[in-house]
Amino acid sequence: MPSRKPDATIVDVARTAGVSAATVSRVLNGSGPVSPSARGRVEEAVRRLRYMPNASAKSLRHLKTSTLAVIVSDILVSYYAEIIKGIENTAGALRYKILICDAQNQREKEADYMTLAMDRTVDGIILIAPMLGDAELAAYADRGYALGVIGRRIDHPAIPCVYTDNVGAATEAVTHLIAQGHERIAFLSGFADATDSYERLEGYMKALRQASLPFRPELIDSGGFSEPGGYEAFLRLRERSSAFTAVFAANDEMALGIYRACAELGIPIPAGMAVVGVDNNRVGRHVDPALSTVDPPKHAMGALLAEKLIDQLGEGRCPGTRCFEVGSRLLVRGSSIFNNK
Amino acid sequence: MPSRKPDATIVDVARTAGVSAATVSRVLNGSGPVSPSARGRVEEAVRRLRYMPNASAKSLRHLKTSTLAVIVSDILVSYYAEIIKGIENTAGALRYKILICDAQNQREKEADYMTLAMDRTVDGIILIAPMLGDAELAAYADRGYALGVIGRRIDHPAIPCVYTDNVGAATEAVTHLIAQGHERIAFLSGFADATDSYERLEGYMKALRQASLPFRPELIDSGGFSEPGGYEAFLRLRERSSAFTAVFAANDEMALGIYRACAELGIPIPAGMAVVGVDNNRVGRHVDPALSTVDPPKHAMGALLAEKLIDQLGEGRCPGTRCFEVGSRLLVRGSSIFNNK
DNA sequence: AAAGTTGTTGAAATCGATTACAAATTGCTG
DNA sequence: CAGCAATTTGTAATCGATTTCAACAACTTT
Repeated sequence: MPSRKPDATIVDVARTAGVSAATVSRVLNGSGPVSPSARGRVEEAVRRLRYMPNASAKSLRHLKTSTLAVIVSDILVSYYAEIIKGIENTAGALRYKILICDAQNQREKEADYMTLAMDRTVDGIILIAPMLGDAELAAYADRGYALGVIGRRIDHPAIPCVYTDNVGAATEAVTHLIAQGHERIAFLSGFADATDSYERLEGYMKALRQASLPFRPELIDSGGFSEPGGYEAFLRLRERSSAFTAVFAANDEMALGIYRACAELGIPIPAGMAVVGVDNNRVGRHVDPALSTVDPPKHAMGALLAEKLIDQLGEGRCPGTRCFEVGSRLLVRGSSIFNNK
Repeated sequence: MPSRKPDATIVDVARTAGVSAATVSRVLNGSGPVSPSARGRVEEAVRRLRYMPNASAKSLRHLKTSTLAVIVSDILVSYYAEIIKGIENTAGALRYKILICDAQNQREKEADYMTLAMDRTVDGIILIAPMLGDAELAAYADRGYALGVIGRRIDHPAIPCVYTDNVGAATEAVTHLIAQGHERIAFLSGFADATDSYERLEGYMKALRQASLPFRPELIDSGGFSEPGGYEAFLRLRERSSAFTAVFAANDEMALGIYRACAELGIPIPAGMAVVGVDNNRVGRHVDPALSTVDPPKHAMGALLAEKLIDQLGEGRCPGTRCFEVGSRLLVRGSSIFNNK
């Protein structure tokens, strides 16, 4: 027995309905006048044969695939997964499909996936927190490929981007800790060279300056954005100085590492140590005490960029505003407020 | 200025190299003899024009797209995301792309995505823990569409499937708790009607029977596979009976809900309450104490099914074994062992 | 020098759907 | 009933790459 019977084509439908392929196409797309009688017979034939137009043929004819690629460094990171959900929702509503590409934290893989635009597998590419540099991305855009970036600002007239106000958010978080009476506040960066880390550090310093508090370099360390990294960085911090009473961590995963370290050292949160993270990770809401955190509008960021990029595909060029800096809310929860018993 | 210069086509390359399109194709695919001189000129032209064959045209010609769709009920569930990673790795190695579809827990969306096979956007579909019933899936397969299922057994000669030995794994987990001296062990199911929940309950009962322990219905509750659900279910259980000393939760999220409830009630884990979950969620390794859990080979499950389905696409029918029941390891960690301090 | 190899090459058909254009049909007016 | 307009329909070209087949060139062999 053969593998499968081939699908019905538009010619099969035409033959069954006793008309030409052109008429079938007109019925299906409403692209021209068709007599009621012919329309009826075509519709009947389509039903009988369960006909669906071949997507590859449509793509070839229109020179567009109605598909976007989304390149992400690790699909397991829930922060990215939520952005993807936002993209998927909007893209789906606009009849676009999305091809997900997990670059597994390898810059080379990320670059490989760019070929999806070049061989026209996709109409455009969305990069989430790309590893490729600005110059490389600009080069792709200059060659006429549509791409958009989530997570950092890009200054290229054809590349729409959406990113968060890291400085402002960090300033708000640290100012909140200061308002709670903390004067020695540690900062846990992710990777020392990541834009996100850098900007959050900037916000941290800005908040200290505004409150006329001194900047103490011994209260700064890095935890690689991971839970174990946060755990170890906290232990290092404590070794250097036991005088601080609060920590602002550049993401929630590291903040959870701090929770574990505090549990082991018998330091109560928030009484002995206040903690604030960034990301609004799902887990943070359910630990005890609940983790205060900066909540970036992940879903909205994905949705916004998808809409922009798809618009651009239609218009031929990037319409209206191209760069969007979105604000984040500070969610104050149990890990940073004193007044709970 | 226009949107973008159109890509070079095979005809452009042919003209530039002073040969016919057929020769260009032969050079690119090694599908026929080409003189060294012609080959050289073609390669040069390809480089100069940065030519890449149009994917849609290739798909149309070969009547295959080298793309699989993966339909999942929620991409945020890390359990599913890890399976997807396994699929992506294997598929990528076999030169297949994957289209990710998030059905958002809606059965109707899941059914909608099946059209991707019918309009030949994809060559085959992988469903992870599908909501669609066996009969519906069988109907698609009967109509000649290639599909595979991860998460439950399907008895259809053309549908490969990979699933875990839920009964065995649950039996092992509960037997482990019994070995630790527990006699009254609660069970938290996910949804009462989910296959996974049902089979894990079966394993729970089997372990009790083997140890000649009585089955107590008041020690059974459901938490909808979520953290808050687990939290609330635990509180309900405690209200009904405070005599149990251990809980086996049908997944780690619910187990984390139990952690929170125990923290609030001042019950120490594992001394006052032993906990074992299922999934080997990333978070479980970092909570205190670390969560004992059943670890299904998520990555391998995805990889295995992807390979099977792609094989089937080549062969025309499902070759060799079609159903794979994979075993899970029990990871014993701090939440279920007494001997720590 | 005629016949037969071997090795290269291009013209044309094909995949399935869309669309510009021309042809055919119908209805209406003078 | 001739002539024109309006409506409906089909033919053929097109999108870009692949592949069959026949043609051609450059040889060797007799």
